[in-house]
Amino acid sequence: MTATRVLIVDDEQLVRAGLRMILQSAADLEVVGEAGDGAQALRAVAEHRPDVVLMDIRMPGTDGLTATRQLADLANGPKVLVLTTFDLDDYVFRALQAGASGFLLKDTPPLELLNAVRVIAAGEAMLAPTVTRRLITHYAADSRDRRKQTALHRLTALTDRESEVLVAVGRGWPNAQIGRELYMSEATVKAHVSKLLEKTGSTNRVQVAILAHEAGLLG
Amino acid sequence: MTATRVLIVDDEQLVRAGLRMILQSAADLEVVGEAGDGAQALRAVAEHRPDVVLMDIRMPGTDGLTATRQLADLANGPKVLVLTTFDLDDYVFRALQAGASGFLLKDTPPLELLNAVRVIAAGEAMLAPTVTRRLITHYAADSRDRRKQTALHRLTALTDRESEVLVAVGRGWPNAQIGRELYMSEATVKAHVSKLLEKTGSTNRVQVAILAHEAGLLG
DNA sequence: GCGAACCGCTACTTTCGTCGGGGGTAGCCG
DNA sequence: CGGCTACCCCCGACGAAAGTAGCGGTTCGC
Repeated sequence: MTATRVLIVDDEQLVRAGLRMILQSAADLEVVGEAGDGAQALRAVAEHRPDVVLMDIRMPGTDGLTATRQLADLANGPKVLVLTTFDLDDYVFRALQAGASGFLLKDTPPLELLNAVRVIAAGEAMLAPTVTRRLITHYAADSRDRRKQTALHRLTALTDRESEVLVAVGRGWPNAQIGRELYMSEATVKAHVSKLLEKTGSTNRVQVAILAHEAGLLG
Repeated sequence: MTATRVLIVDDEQLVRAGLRMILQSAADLEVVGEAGDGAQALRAVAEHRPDVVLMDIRMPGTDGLTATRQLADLANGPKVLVLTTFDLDDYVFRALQAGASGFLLKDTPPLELLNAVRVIAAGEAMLAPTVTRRLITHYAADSRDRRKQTALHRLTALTDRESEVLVAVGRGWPNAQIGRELYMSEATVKAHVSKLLEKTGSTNRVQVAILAHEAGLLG
């Protein structure tokens, strides 16, 4: 499997450097370029053909939302992961409408960011927990609408059984113990863990456990 | 291996119940009794012969420090893990002088508490990170004194290489990648991970990774 | 020089994670 | 209605990764 190509777009040099450091810690991700505003981002995309663009919203010149919209219009364009300091409602909805595949805050833990990039590169969507909660509230009014439900479902959504296994993995339990506690065979536990790996974009249970903790599922 | 027997000493019913819940999640630990003050604790120890006593300091009647001192005087007495809300210097030093094997704050994450109980049952010592830092500061004045250094060393003390591996495990890296990044064979990585398991009282790398995060070693 | 601690390694056992598949339920459609 | 599709939950088997046990080599203080 060849590495996922990532372009970093942010007006602050320091932020770009920090993101680059984080991304470089992952062997399966490659930073192919940086840009300081939306216009530069479009040129950089044409030049470097990234799979994923990490996009800041607030930037001088062409802002991130405009750039995201333009990238979304491209045939075979990159996925866009919006990364911003504030989770204002306005930003979230406009970013998603502009075609972003994900929305994370800048205080997101590094590992979660890496997972988000992987998930998005795989064609799925990824939102920050607070953003997800807001989306749910937003959709709550017409929660009977099945299309919107399933759309939400594809974002994070673990099944009941998967959630139980997630917590158990987060406690550091081995599969055999999880099986005993949840009344299923070890083989089934493994199947659920595999699903969790796939859905979270992780490559092993350690990363899943850490995500569980960062999501506040455990003490 | 037979289960480690634990006695819970705290004047608040709710706290005792919470601790009991946490301890019961571990198959290798067994809560053999509870006590509401120091005097009850002594009687309960005589009756139930616990391996480890979880001891609150502030209690009506006989306080935790006094009880700890009395338990430490017993031949073949239990190890005492002091558990308190405040990490006042005074408490820490007096508790350790009284013969406590460990000192944790009540906001310690459950998993870390479990590890602390295991480590202490094994005859080692375990302090909360903030307490450790204070101890180091305390000893810093005469840091050339080797005896005190090694004494400190036996408490938490990971070697340089182990610390590097710990961080890598905390990132969720597989052993092969850790080996490449740190220039050692995968076999050596495993040896270091085994040492980490032993020193932290964990049974697998997931728990170690979580501890690394809770200790603030990673984002 | 001897013991203690650290680092590194090989060889072996145990646990993980993947692959493929069976059985059940619910919606969709001709 | 049957047949199709899409999940979800469950399982056995097998290669891959993790973890254990044990052994050389080095350094450093006694």
